[in-house]
Amino acid sequence: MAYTGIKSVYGTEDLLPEQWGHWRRLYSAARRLFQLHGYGEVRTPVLEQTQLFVKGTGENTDVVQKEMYTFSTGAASGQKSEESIALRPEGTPPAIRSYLEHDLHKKGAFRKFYYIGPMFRHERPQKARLRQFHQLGVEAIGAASPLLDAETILLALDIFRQVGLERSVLWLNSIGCAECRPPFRDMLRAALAHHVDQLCGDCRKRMDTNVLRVYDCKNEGCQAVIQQLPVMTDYLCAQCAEHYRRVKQALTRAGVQFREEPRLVRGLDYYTRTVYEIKHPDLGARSTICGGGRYDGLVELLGGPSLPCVGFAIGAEATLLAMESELGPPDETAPGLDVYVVRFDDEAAEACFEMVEQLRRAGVAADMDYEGRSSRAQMRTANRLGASFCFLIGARELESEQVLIKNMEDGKQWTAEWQAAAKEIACHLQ
RNA sequence: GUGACCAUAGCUCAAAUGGUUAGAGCACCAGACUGUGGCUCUGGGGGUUGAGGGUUCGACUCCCUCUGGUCACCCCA
Repeated sequence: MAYTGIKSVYGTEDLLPEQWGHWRRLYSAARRLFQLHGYGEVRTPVLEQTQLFVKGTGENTDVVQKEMYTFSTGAASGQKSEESIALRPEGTPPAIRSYLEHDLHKKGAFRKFYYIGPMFRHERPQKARLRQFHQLGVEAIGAASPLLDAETILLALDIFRQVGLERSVLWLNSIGCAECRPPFRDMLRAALAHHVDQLCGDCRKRMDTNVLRVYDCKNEGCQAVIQQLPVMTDYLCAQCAEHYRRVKQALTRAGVQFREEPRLVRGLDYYTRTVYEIKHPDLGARSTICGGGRYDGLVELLGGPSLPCVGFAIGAEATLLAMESELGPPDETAPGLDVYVVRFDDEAAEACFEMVEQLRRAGVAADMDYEGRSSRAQMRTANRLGASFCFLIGARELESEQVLIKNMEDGKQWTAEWQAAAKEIACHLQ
């Protein structure tokens, strides 16, 4: 409370060294599994041209209309032409852009990408939703096989299982394609028109902007209407229906439990056919820890050839909350110290410094006191840092050119020759 | 963008319907153990009660404004 200086920006947060436990676990499990499934990492800039998201994410989505951080280069940076730049609100358009910009479709169309990094959306922060948040995502570009949809789903579920989440559940749906969805949408709109008076204001707007989202409304009056409404899966074209059937079949064969949720829709414009969410029951209002699906029109929309595409994004912050709920708080692991070098007398400071360097050169994680604290205090620090050994150095050791070594676990002590001490302990630690 | 709620030590929380010097646990520091950690005991530092104003003899407590934050809505990972 005392701190009145400059604070972190609203909706952003720091991650301190002692808070990394679950993050590390999630990131390393994800990287291992991405690699195991044949996905290669693509790192794209945090900054993109605003147009990329206007076209890719969708001009009439809330993400683009009211949540995107944009600014204009120009006078300030002394450029001749101004361009509008955005902090990326999601990872899919940049990944596709990168794919196209490097002409990867000409080097054999099919590619599997993954990305990990911060995303930005200007909205009011709340649980599991920050203005700077982090996503881990994949994009499989260039194949329409339903088996590929299944692969991404299995991959996401694998990651959650690997990090210890056992209660996550998969919701699955198909929202059709450019052929079968528009007629269905019209039909839905017509059906809703009979019940306008029972709908909330939001839903009346949705009728014009994005009818399918009416399904998502939490208003009770709307829900009563919604339950009577027809459902996309009953009106899929033959190809989409077959595709959906094969996705489900592949999942079932893989032993995956899922919940068919015909009223599951997605907020971004580019989705086609398969859509899915993985939810965690402990999270409350925003329980989705992974959202994904197929977007067969996106590559073309961004100026590339007509290539189908499927992928997902895992929300890191939400997943971390789920992990805390299922696994408890992360271990506050110290940075793994092998040896703490303790100084008995001030005259030994330089010698201690030398020894620390010797240890580090021998590959031993070593540290010492720089605050001029008492030997007792240094020992306490060694203990708190979890050092396996202490090197104790004072006037006597300087005199005899030896080092007193203490095993911090059993308390046993012995002396070693100054020159050999670092190597001796390096062997000990192996 | 809309709404509700919260703000006391580094952390988690106390302080009866307004009443004297705002407390405790943990953490931190030190001593007991003058060249040795953990356990124990003893002591210590640390607060303009988020900021500003108001009501009152008297405000952590009531009222207003501001700031910061939390949760929910819209939307979304």
